[in-house]
Amino acid sequence: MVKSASIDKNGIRKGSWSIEEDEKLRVYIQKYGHWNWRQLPKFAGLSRCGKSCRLRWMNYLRPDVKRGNFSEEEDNLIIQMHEELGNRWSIISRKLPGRTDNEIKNHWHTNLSKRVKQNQPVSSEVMNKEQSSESSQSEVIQTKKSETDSVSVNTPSESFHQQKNVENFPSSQEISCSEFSSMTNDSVSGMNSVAEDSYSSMEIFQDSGSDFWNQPFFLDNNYNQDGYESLFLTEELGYMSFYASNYDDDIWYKLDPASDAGTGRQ
DNA sequence: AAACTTTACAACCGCCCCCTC
DNA sequence: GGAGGGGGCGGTTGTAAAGTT
Repeated sequence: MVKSASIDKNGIRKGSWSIEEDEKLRVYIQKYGHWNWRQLPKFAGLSRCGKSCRLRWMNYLRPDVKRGNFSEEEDNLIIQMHEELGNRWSIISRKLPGRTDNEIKNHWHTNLSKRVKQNQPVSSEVMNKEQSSESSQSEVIQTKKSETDSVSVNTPSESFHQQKNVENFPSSQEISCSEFSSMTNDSVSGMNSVAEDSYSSMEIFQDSGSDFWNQPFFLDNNYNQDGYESLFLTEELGYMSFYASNYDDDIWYKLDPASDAGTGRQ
């Protein structure tokens, strides 16, 4: 079902992902977010191209990805939206929480398109919706626009805060705004459960000798603890230090990993 | 049981858009 | 305004699994 793994002339792995690769990518993104897909595999210790990492995360590893069969309700919604929007899989997927565009696209090609071709009645629910679709045409157009507008993951206020935070880093090692802004909410959602063992998983990384310990990073917002809106990891005097900020006071606090998270305020 | 066909879906590829410089 | 880089999207491919003959 998956493409067999291979290595191209540049030493980049292709094809199916191993459990080890999945774990590396998952742990890395849960700790640091996807700040730059192209650079990410290098720091995560993966011999993959950035695009491949992104795809794997988005379609498979993301904690909120729902797996399993599509419900009748989901099928109906896909069919209805495909009728309205065409092959706009990414927009359709936003109406189906936990479903990826790729999954929906595959499901369409393997199941739903045939069903539609056969002109098989889908369900009374969809028929009713279709009957009322004429009257809601303007609503559909509105929806399209709002969805397009919502494609940008960072809200203006978020971008503003992020930019402000970048300007106020306690370290001279800075990261560009574009890199920062690429940490999307996608990487944030549904990860709180992982945050709890944040420190214990750090030990694993230290053992693996991974090179991303030499770099400063932002942490995903889902690691917020005690109301911190952003976290920042840097190397300071030979030690890894966490800085946190909340949007209200725009001040960076130093966190002490030795004590309970969030209690090491400056 | 073996050979062949179909299905399902993970993954790749190329293009396009947006942002930054 | 244009070039370059990065990310997102949709089309397509490859192949294991399931089904059929």
